[in-house]
Amino acid sequence: MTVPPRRSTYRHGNLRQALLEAGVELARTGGPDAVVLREATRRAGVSPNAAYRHFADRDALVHAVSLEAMAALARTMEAEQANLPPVDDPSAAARARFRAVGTGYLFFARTEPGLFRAAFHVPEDMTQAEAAISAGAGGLTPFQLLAAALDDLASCGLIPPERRPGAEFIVWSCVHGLAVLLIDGPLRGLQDPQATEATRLLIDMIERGL
Amino acid sequence: MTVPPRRSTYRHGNLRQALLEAGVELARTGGPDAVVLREATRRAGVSPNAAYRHFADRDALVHAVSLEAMAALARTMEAEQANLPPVDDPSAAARARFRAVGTGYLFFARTEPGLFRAAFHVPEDMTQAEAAISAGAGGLTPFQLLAAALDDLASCGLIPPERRPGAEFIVWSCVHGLAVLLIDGPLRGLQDPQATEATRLLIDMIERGL
DNA sequence: ACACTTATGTGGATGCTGTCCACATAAGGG
DNA sequence: CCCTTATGTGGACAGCATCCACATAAGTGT
Repeated sequence: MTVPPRRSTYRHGNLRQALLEAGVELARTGGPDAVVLREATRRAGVSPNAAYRHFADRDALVHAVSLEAMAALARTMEAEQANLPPVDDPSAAARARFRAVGTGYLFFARTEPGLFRAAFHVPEDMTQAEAAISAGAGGLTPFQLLAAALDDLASCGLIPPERRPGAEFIVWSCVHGLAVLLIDGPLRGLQDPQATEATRLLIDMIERGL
Repeated sequence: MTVPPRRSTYRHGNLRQALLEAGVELARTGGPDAVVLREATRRAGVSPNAAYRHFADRDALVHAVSLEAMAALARTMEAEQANLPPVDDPSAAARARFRAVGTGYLFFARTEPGLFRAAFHVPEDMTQAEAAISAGAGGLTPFQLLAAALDDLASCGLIPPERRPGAEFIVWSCVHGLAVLLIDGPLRGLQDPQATEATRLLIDMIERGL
C-alpha cells in the first residue's frame, strides 16, 4: 500500500523496521514464500542491496517475520482469554481459559493464514529460544500460554498428575493439526460455522482424553 | 544419481515418468520447494522446455509428485497394518489396526519428511478427489484407511455412535499435528525413542477422547 | 511410397529472483 | 577537520519459470 515515499535523505532512518513490516505484509497475503527481499526493499523505497545491511540474507528476514507472526499469534490468544466472561468456580475458569487457548490459536490460523504459516516456517525451537521476541503483550509465547493453562487444569485436579508431563506437546499437536488441515489441508474451504464446530469437537475430545 | 544417459534417440520415450521420478527424488531430499523443473529435466537428460509437453507448469509437476507421495504414505500405513500380529478378539484387532494407522502415518512422516511435506503441499481435497492416484496397493487413500479403522472401532462399540460422524477429521488433526511438529516444528530433532513415546502418548489420548 | 498432421524436444529470449563486489554518501569520534 | 564506520547504490552474475519460434520424429490416410 505505502508507495515508496521517495525520501530525500540518503539514510532511510528505520530501514530494518520498514523491511520487517513490508515482510509481514507480504507474509500476510502470501505466506512465507511471498516474503521476497527485492519486493520488501521496493516497498521501503530503497535499493535491493540495502537489505543486506540489516539482514544476512532472505532467510534472516523470513525468520524475523516468523517471530513477528508468532507474537501476533500470542496476542490473539491473549485477547481470546481476556474476552472470557468472569467465572467464580476456579475449575470452570481454568477450563474456559484452556479452551480459549485452543480457540484463539485456531481463530488466528483461520483469520491470518499467511501469518500463521509464516510463524511456523523455520521455527527452530520456539519452546525456549527467542521467547521474548515471539511473546505477546503479557510476555508469554503461544507455547507458554498453553503450558500455563495446563498447569491451571492440573492444579484444579482436571488432569491426572501423571499425565501432566509432556501434555503441552500432545495438546499442541491436536490443535495445530486442525489448524493446518483447515488452512491448507483437506479441510480448507470449510465454512466458518463448520470450522467452529470442528474446533469445539476437537477441544471436547482433548478434554476427555487428557 | 542417474546421470543423464545421453540418449541417442530424439524422443525420450518416457519423459513424463522420468520427470515425475526425478521430482519425487528432489522432494524426498528437500521437500516440495526442492522440486525444480530445470533440475528434473537435467536429470532426465532433456532440455528444460521439454517438460512443458507433459506438465502445464511447475505446479502441475509438484502436484503430480504430491499425489505420488500421498500414495507412498498410504503404502507405509498399509504395511504397518499388515505387520500386525494376528489377534482373536475383534475389539483388540480393531484397536490395533486403528493404532497402526497413526503409527504408520507418523513413521512415514519421520522417515520421509520431504515426501510427507510434498504430500500435503497444495493438497486440494484428497478426501475424495483423485483417490485412485493417491491410494496404496489396497486402493485406499490415507484418509480412507483412517475412516475404515474408525468404522471398525465403531462397530465394536469402541466409539459412541453419536461421536462417529466427523471423527476422521478430529483424529486426523491430532496425528497430523504431531507429525508436523516433529518434522519441522518445535519437536524437530526429537530422538527416535522420544518421538515414538510421543506417538504412543498421543494415540492413548485419542483413544480416551474418542 | 508419400505428403500431412500431430507429438515431442531444442534454442534463444525475457523478466524475475537472491546474492556478490566495488563504490558512494553520510554520521560520529578523535 | 580528518578518519572510521554505518548505510545505501549500481552493476553484475547465476538460477529459475516461462514464452515463442523452430526442428525432428512418429503416425496416418491415400
